[in-house]
Amino acid sequence: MSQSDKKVARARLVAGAADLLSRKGMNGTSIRELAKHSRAPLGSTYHYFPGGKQQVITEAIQFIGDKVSAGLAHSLKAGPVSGLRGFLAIWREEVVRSEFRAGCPVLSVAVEEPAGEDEMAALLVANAVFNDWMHLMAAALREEGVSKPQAEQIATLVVASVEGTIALCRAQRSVKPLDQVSRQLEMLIKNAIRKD
Amino acid sequence: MSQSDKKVARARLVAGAADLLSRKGMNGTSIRELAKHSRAPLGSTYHYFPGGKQQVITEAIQFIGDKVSAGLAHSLKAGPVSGLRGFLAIWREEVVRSEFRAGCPVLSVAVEEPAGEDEMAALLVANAVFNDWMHLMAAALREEGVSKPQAEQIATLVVASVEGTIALCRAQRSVKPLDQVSRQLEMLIKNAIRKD
DNA sequence: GCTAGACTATGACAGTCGTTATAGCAAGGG
DNA sequence: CCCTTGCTATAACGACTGTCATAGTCTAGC
Repeated sequence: MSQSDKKVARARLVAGAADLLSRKGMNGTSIRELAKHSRAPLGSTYHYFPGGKQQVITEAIQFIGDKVSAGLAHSLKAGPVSGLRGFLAIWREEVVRSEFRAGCPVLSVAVEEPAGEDEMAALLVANAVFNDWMHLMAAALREEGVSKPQAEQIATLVVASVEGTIALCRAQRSVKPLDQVSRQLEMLIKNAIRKD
Repeated sequence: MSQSDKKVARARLVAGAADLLSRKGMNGTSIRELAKHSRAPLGSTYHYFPGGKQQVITEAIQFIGDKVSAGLAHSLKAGPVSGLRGFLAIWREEVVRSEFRAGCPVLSVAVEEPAGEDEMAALLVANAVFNDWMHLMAAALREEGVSKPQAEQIATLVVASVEGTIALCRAQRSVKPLDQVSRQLEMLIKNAIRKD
């Protein structure tokens, strides 16, 4: 076993945690199931993550947050509307690929109460991820001449509505909400930019 | 013990389930804790709800759905903007009152995977609740002359973004997102109505 | 080849979970 | 008065949870 295999095993656990999290939420995801799902021994989980469950979850949130941030930043280089489309496309694909079984792992953590100091850590990271996405979008809007308060409000609306829409799609077992919200958000952004 | 007390005990269980659900989600809510929280004996839970956990949860979702629908319908009588404000006020109060510990119980169910046929029932009810809210808002918009597709898109955006914003507020431990989204949604609705 | 250290396999711990069964209680109708 | 009926108290069931300890295996560097 090469050294890279070890890191691969660890990374598989983080990615697997994000996947499980997006489907079953925090309390619904067990370490044993995560190990099985990631084809890793149960003991290895506590070897790689001495902080236990909360560490795995925290890293998984951070992992997905960074991944989506990268994709969002990339599509934002062609402007806010392109960024919105990229952002929506990421989640649309995730929802469709999982047949409406997976949502956003960050949201799934944000809706469960932090029991102790440790679970609070996961919530703080989730908050940081949301803020990261919002700041990326807000900055792109500002570059188009949108005022600071306007840009912040729109960025918040975009992130919040996308998160909510993903949940709606799961309940409805349809991507229709995502497409409807997409239209409205696109119009709203175009309007905000036009009168710069 | 009068007969009304019995019904009160049952109703307290449903309301307690909604409360626990909004804080800890579906998997995080146990029947034992629900009984304790509702000051009811554990045995009574299965007496009143022979369908077990899923029945309690399903009824709790329905209960909160109807309650919010009533409030929404009431404020919608003064127009879509008033309806939006009422809708937001309901959730804003809930978030503040719980010190950012409670969210929307319907959302908390919508983000957890239905394990079997029984948990699917709760998801179906959650979907019905969301649809109910959307239809109420869409109908009010149509009465103001907004076209059907526009009205549906805006109604979806409103429900989705409010759900997402509640989660954002919990993560951020602040009502700022709710206020920001409020401004944007209000402007959007006013714009849609003006050009009727 | 051998030893130090990283990883794995196994099993156990103390809880909690949903759910059920059974025995006991109070009250209302005959 | 009894006795049926609706509710409660208590205990238990098997399965699962997060976590840890220990013994074993494997590999990288000397």
